[in-house]
Amino acid sequence: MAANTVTPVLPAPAGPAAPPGPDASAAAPADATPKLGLPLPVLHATVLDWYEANARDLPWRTPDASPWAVMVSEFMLQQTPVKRVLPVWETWLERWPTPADLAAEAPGEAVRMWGRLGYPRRALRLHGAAVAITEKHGGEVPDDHATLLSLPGVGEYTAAAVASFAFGQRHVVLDTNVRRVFARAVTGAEYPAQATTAAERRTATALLPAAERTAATWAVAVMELGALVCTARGPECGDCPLFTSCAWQRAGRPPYEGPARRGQTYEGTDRQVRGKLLAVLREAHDEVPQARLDAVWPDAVQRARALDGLVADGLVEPVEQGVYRLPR
DNA sequence: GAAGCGTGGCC
DNA sequence: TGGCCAAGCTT
Repeated sequence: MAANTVTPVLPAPAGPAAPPGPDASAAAPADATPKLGLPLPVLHATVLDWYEANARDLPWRTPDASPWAVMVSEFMLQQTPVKRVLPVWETWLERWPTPADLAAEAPGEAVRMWGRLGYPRRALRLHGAAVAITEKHGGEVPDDHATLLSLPGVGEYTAAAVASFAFGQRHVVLDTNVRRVFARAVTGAEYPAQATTAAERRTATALLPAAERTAATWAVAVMELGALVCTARGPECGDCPLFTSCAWQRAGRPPYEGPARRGQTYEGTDRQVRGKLLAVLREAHDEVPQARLDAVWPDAVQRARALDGLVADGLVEPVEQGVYRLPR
């Protein structure tokens, strides 16, 4: 299975705290990555071999996964762990195997099927994407980045991911995993900046293999490395194929220094109230009287604000005075 | 560019 | 325990 044609030649292990002096990159061969010090072909082979041996067996990665199946997985995986996505993805594709199947349904059905995955606007956007694909793209998931980007809920990352994973194209796929791997291995920082920077994009572009299919596998392989080994907390550096060349490791794993990363408060927020309101509407299979919604939160002002927000977002539909339902 | 947007698991 | 984090997008 692991057709190892290239034996990675890693640089001699440096001391644990060897500072990457400015001369390190200057002395490196022209095709070596700054600080990482590995020739690109060696870097690629190292990560691709690791991926071949360690990749998870995820259903949207099988050869028979349709572009639509890949797109659904990408929507669901936005800010959501794989483990929680798996069962919903299965039932979703059983019920709506093609974009047209979903497009034929009421948007509220998508919101209901979304269950407790979180960020239910994604369900609405996925439904909207299915409608657009059905009405404007012949029912086929577009295979080019720009068209993908025009779909609701599809941003830079998702467009690149679908083009790469579903169609085998060469794109910079920059998600939180990839950003962290590069921050550590290349830049020597424990965490990337809060927002994606032009420098990160340049790094990712410079490291992308030239060959289309190789680039596509590289993209998913780096993501997988970030998800399984180079994790945000408690990275398993002993299992990392880049251990000896990683800039962060070679610098002695200095702690993160940047501005405090924004925490997500939840308890007592409108977000929590929206979640409780929508849960009632999801579980009811029909219209819901105001009283049932009033029961979920004591603060009437905040409750009304949350409900208004849901209506404004199209997640909830007012039927008549004091009666609500998921959108049809 | 920052803020808002769900939910659950982990250390 | 509770802050932090999880394959982002939109406004």
